[in-house]
Amino acid sequence: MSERYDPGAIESKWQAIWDRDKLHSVAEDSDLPKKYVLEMFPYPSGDIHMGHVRNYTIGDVIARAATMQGYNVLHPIGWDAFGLPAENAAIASATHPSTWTYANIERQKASLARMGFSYDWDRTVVTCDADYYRWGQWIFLKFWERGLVERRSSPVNWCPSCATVLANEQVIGDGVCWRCGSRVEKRELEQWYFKITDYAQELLDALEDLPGWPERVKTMQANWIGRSEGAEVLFALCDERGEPTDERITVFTTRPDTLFGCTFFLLAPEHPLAMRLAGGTEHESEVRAVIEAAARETSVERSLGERQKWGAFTGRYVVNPVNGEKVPVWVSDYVLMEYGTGAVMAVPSGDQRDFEFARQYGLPIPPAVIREDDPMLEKLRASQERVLDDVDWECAYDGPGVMVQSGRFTGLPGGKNSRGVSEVIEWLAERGAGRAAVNYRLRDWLISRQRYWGNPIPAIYCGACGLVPVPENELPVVLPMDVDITKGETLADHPEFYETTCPQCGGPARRETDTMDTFTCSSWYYLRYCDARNDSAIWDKAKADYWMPVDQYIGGIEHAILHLLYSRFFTKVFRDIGITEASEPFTNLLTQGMVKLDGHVMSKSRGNVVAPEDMISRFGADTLRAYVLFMAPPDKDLEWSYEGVEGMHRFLMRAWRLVTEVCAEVSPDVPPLGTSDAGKDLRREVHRVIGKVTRDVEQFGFNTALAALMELVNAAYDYRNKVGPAERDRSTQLECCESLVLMLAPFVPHMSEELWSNYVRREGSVHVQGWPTSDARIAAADEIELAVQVNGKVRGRVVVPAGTAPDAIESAAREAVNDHLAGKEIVKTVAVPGKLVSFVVR
RNA sequence: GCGGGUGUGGCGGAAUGGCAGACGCGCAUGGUUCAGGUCCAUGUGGGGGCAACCCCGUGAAGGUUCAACUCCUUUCACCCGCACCA
Repeated sequence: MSERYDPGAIESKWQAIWDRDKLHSVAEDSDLPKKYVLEMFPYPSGDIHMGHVRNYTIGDVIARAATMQGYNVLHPIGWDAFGLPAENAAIASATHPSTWTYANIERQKASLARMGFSYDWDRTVVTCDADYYRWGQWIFLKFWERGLVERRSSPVNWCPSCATVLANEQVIGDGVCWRCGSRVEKRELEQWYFKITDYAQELLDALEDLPGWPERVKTMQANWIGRSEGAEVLFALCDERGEPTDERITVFTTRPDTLFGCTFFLLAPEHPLAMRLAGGTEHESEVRAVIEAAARETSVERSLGERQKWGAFTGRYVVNPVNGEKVPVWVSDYVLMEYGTGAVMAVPSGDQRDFEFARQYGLPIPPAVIREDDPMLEKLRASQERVLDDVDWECAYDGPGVMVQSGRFTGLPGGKNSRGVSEVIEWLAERGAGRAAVNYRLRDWLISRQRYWGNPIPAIYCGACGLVPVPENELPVVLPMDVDITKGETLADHPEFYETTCPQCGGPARRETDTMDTFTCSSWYYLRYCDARNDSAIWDKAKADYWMPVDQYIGGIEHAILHLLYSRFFTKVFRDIGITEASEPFTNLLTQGMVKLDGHVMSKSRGNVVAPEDMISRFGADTLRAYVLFMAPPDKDLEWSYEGVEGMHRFLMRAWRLVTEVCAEVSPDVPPLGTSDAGKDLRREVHRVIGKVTRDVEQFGFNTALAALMELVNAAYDYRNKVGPAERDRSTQLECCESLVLMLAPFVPHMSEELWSNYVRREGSVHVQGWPTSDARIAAADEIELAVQVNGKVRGRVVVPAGTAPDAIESAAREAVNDHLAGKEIVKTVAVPGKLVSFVVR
């Protein structure tokens, strides 16, 4: 009677019906509590891969389960469609980036539909559509109004292969381009920046308000922001004759308590002062050599491993404000222009790098902060002379200790965040020679790109007025389609694009021809989903406030800094502009693990990919979905196994057969619900599994939830093997099948729908049913098995009726381990209700 | 160097401090089948014993506890992020 499980037929049938009925469209007018479930949107770089399948399946289970549990669920999808891969593909295949991009979007859309994901397709956004990117330009203008946009010249990361600049966050690993892996070079260029550093402190502090984020991601962001507390100290520059001038050079230090140990002063090779000081002197050639060598090297090579430090004396001195000492100014390649002020005070006794430099060039190493138990302490106390060097020192000491040879501060505790630090700062501040300061590693976000396939920056250069924003009512600045990327063209090759008039004075002007970093497009798409079709505003605030923040975000760990930091920044600016109430975009974050084959991440270049489409064709989308959920917890890497896929397919067929057989059995003279022992056992198992699966889904334990469903199917077969067809309790079996199908629904939506609609209930969609509830009274066992331990080892077990008095349990337990108690004295008895009884004997 | 994470059978993986190895894969035996596959049943951490049972076992070494994969200390290996950051 029952039909074979045929995923191919079932899946396409239900996909068409769900689509026709708009089963997954949502509105903001529900009485139900909202839940916004979001997966990171794909880049349309070809077919979807297993990483997408895993990411979107996890999100789909969360979204579908939430719907059944009574939430109004927003679950949208879109495409992150601007970017270099489209240009590269266009060059390779002699097409236009838009042709390639939209074709891929259609292919991916079809694959996602085949997977049966519950998206509200009416909200789809594609970032290269003008009705999306115009709002990206609008955001740019708003940022500009708020002083968060800057155009300035500074050393930037240049990818020679991509022929564009990159943000700091896009330089990864050993200093390579995040996208193509080429070595990144340093260039001095004028570029557009978003001033994310204005939000550095809040981006750091607010991490504490994100308990739903993995610790790992928060730590990575905190490290990236890299807050250091310390002081700015002003050193007076001396003239050629060594006489102090009014010019001050500022350094940042975390250790002002070591100022008395400063014996030289360092400038980064890029520091403008370097050549100014040494130029035209006997030191010029040596200083120039250091500067030129540093310029030849990439910043990567400069920071690689243990390398010899190299420097040159400029011939000039600066005055140490705490003791008036003149210390020589050197230029060295271990000082970075991009951190702090590009100038540092060197304390060789307290900093290993300075120590090495001092040893190399024979500069003095006077102790400033030493260990309290350092034998040198006594010697220094006794000595009237300043100890300038101690040959015993093997390396610098940067731990906590006591300040020595430090004038009025001598004897104070020193070290990071010590009293010595705060007292020195206070002293400096009183004399205008310094102040407390905080320094961040985070740099401003360089957002301009010298590429065609991106969102045009809405700015105009006017000879008379300077930089002028494109007026809001002239948006969008449309990206022209007639640019021939195969000839290496960019917007700068198209006068009809860039020739314009100044919005302010009406004179001839030139449009900006750079486009924005694609990460600007992906930093606000989750807000646009809230009101995706709005053509008069970026979104309706009420709608955004209804859905935001995203309750559950799911995506790869590779975005731990880039996308997630930028999105947090955007959301905070939006809040300050007043277009959202949300302060953080993503309340809970799940970073899913990678899908690997033979221990390696699947990749086209490695040639170890398993195509989702093949798997769908062979086993069906439901099998693939359940498989990727079952093989590992969502945040762990998943090792692909073809046998594992087959195993999951077997389970689905087994579940299918169970439900169809049970529903086909017609025996009206069935005993009432769960009266036989076997029937009671099955019913108990049903309710135990409901409880287990409910908890597991809540905690994203999809692998254990599926395991519990397997146990339920196994239990149902056990029952049917034990009880003859005539005696089988049809009500209990139906309750079992109904619960099973309801719980399977988020995992294997097509099969569940087919079983629900054509076998179990024959009415309504399974996906709009309520989630089953576990009845604790039914789930409770009437008999409990307890382990009995003697001195911590299990020596026996007892079965007692539920509710047996503790005394009776204990004596039964004693009986069960009689042999082990013989001749011994029971010193202690520990009873854990429902678990075990433990005797301690002597 | 700093920060984060992971170590459990042949494999993927389970275990609010309470019977380690759920569930699945693989494997073995038997059944169904003309046969292969499918499917069904049973077994499956290591060692010892005819056996009821006993000993060992969660990277390593200590500790706390009646009881430790789980908590504490030390340590090893691997993975990830940052890094001449002053």
